[in-house]
Amino acid sequence: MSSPHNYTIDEIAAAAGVSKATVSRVMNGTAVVADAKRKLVEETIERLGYQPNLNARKLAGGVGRSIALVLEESTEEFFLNPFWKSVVQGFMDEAAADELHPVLYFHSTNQSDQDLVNSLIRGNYDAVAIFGWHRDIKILERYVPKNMIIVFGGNQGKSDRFTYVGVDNEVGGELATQHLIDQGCKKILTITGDTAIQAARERLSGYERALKAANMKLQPQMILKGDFTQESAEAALAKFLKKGAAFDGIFAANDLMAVGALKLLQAEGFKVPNEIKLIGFDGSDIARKSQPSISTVAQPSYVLGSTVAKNLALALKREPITSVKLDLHLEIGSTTH
Amino acid sequence: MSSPHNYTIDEIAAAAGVSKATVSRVMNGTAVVADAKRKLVEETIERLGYQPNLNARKLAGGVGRSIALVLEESTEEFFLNPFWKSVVQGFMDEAAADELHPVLYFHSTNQSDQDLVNSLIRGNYDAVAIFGWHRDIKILERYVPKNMIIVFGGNQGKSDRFTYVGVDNEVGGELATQHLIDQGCKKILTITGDTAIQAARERLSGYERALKAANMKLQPQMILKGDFTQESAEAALAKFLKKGAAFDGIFAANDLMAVGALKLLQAEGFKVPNEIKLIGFDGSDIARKSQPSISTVAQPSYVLGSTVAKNLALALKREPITSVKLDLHLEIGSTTH
DNA sequence: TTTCTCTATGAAACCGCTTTCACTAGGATA
DNA sequence: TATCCTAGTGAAAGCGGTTTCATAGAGAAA
Repeated sequence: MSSPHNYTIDEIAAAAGVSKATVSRVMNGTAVVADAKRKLVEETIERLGYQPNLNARKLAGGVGRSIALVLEESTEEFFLNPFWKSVVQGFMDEAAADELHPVLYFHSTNQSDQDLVNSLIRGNYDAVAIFGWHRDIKILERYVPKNMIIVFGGNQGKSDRFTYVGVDNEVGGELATQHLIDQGCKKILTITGDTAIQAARERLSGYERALKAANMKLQPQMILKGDFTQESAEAALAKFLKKGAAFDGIFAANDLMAVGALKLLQAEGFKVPNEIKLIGFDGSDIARKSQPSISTVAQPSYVLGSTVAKNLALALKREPITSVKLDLHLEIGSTTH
Repeated sequence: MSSPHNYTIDEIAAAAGVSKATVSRVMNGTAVVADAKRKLVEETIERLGYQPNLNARKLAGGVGRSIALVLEESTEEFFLNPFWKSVVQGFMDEAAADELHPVLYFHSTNQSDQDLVNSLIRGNYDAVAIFGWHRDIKILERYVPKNMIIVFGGNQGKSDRFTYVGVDNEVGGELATQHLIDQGCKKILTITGDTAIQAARERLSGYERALKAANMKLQPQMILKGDFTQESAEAALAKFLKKGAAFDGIFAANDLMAVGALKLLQAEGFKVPNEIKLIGFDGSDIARKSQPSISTVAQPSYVLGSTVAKNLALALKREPITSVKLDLHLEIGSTTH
């Protein structure tokens, strides 16, 4: 009704009978203000429902509390891959706990990097988390203002500008493959993720390392190329099956592809896990809820999200943060024993 | 490497040998600038990779291009309900086409309204779309600055401040119920959504109107209270089944609840659609992919999202916008014939 | 040629906040 | 009592844009 009036700091100052400097100090706690005046100011702010203008605040060099979770992923993929659900929840919960204002930003791969930098980094957000970034990190180092806070979700190469929160994908790949070996598999396939992505390469290395450690020979034709989608896994495996080569174990580089593989195996009449054992990667709901449930290397996806948010919060408080690798663990379902 | 320098409008002006007023005019096209100078300025901007500071721009009264899609929904629900997927995609696609910078903002129902207003409206976004809002619209009218652009997704009561893009839920409810009647149903149940939400009430009205039009009597015990979740539908229906009352048709106020109902019916040994016919509301993937596929009143969810984004884009260009009701249509699956 | 319009442009005010800097007054120190 | 701190405060200078306003100069009208 009454078109809401936006009070300014000057009006608050006038109403409380102090200078705007004092009001600012009270709001930000940046300097000592006499008790009586502090109370008076706080009361005035409360009474008038004053909300400082964020643009003015940031322009003047103050810090805000808005953060963004950037997903380098199409919305299509985002909804398909249950991994994101936990990440987002972890992120949002932690951000709320730290009284930050988080938003989700989709930066699809066909947008330019400049786009990202422009809309996120120049002005709108005080800190951003980036997940799924697999382009050259130098791009960001070049364009991003030095005071900008960025934390990556997922492993990134060394950078002295940015930190990340990730997992040890190679250890994970090894864990998965070793588990198959332990269960008696002799001829183990792997379906890789998009090898443009570092995580995919690392998981593959883990696979190779486990085979080597077990003195099993590494055969190129046992490495099937997927791209983290269910279809890619089905296609790759179908192609392999046509060759009629023998195998008794599959390590899929994520759960979605494991589901694809499982479906195809069942359709083709293979007995899982009796004839073929199968393990995925992510520890997502779809692995757990699949019939039969799929063994998987569980990523602490919720914790991944929340840790990233926590680090942003710390960084905003000017506390130092460092890169972290979270632990992975096996989650044994019905496809490996 | 070279810590990126953020050029200011002054530096650009100096480099081009013009005043900052001219640079501003070139960027915004707000006044005529001589061709030679315009070219020179554009070139300088390009060459130096200048990006205007958004905070300064907005503070000075300029308009930005950042918009937010606010979901009054927990992230949990968000991922569960496939309706959101299409809405978000439509919104993002259209926003990209209009060169806007969209983000997703979750405003869970346990946050205060002030929170929403503060973080979204004071400064950060130039226009926002709000979906799932079912609190008093007056709250927003009171706090939101008058120049703020808001478009609601889903029907809102009359407001001369805000517009919405919705569907005619009552017609939809009528359509669904009428379809059941056409298929020969005599005793039709409905499972309502959370009646705190206007859409739920309207769909219920549609149900009532269809019965009345067919001279069928309206029985209170045939109206089961759900809250749009799958569990709520199962619970409500289970309770009803215990009574042993006869029925031959169910109109669930959304697809998720229809799925819940279907599962329970199948588990209890009812034949769908032979003994019981079932129809949902939303036209979502889960209805389509369900076994058997569920008949539904299709909401144009993608178009809903894109239309809202389009309206925001128009409003940002100072073009007038009005509320819209999009068309609904029946999508007949295997649960009604 | 002289006067009158415009058109293109720059100077300066302003948006609302933070922060530096200078200053006052009261308490501690000598 | 005279001097020195120190805590508390306000005035004013930015932050980087947009927009108003005044003006110079070119072309049209007289």
